[in-house]
Amino acid sequence: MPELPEVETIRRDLSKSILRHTITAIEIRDQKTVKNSVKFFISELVGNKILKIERRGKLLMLKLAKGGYLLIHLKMTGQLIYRGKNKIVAGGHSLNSAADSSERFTRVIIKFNDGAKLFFNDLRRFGYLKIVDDKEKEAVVKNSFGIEPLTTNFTWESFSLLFKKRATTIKAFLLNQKLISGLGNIYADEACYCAGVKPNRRVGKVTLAEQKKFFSCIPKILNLAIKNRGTTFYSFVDGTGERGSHLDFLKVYNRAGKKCKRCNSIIQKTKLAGRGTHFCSQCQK
DNA sequence: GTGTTTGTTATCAA
DNA sequence: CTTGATAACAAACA
Repeated sequence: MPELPEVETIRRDLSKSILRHTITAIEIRDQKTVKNSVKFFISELVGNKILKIERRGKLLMLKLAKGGYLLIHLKMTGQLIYRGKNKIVAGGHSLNSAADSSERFTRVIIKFNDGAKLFFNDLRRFGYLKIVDDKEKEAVVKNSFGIEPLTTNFTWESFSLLFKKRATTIKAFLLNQKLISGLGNIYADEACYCAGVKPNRRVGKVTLAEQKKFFSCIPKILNLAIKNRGTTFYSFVDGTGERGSHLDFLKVYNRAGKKCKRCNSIIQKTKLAGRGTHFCSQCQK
């Protein structure tokens, strides 16, 4: 599940490898993955260059030299793996070996003039690539995303406003990209643990002290996960095909039935907002 | 065959 | 009008 830290890890990796390299060819193995017509997609990209890679929430936005952006969303199982000239493996999706040589789930390959390739792999085919013009990119950014954590827009003033007059659960609140962008199922659960708040609590009933905890916990959790190059739980690998190391640092996600690292009580698991939800009933109130 | 995994959106309900 | 809750999608695995 690539969430903000995983997508940011990929953004930083690819920013070191693919910028300003001329694209020479596009191989589309799964048409459904590309949200433009094949003809348009290929003609826009071939001969073009990627100038920089931006990110909003979990969405990557690759700025093209000839104008417009290539938007890439990994959804649940997408991977973006760069391979230089001498490395021919695409990187796979195997649970045990994130970087094995299987190309079974490769959907699109972007080829560069130096022989390097960028593989877009996606087991479940939820992810997509879409070329948009500058205007549409701005519209997507404006309409789809709320406050971006880890930026100067994430202020107490803007964040605390979100808690006003809301009836939903704190879990659904944290997952809502239009309010705060970038948290997914893993980091929403982790944020609740860090703040000491049960995920099923109503947003409107979260105390001011707890709101402040969330305000400090969210950046703290995301920054640590980025430092550890993301959580590889199912299929995430970074821009070079390597696994992230943050899984062992998680306090509640994927720890149902295990002991809480702080108080030793058993981590509980329920379903909330349609998602698996993990918490410690002792540490979270 | 059944239940599980989740990011996002469509759809329906209040 | 707003907001919320839920189903649906996709594919593989235990």
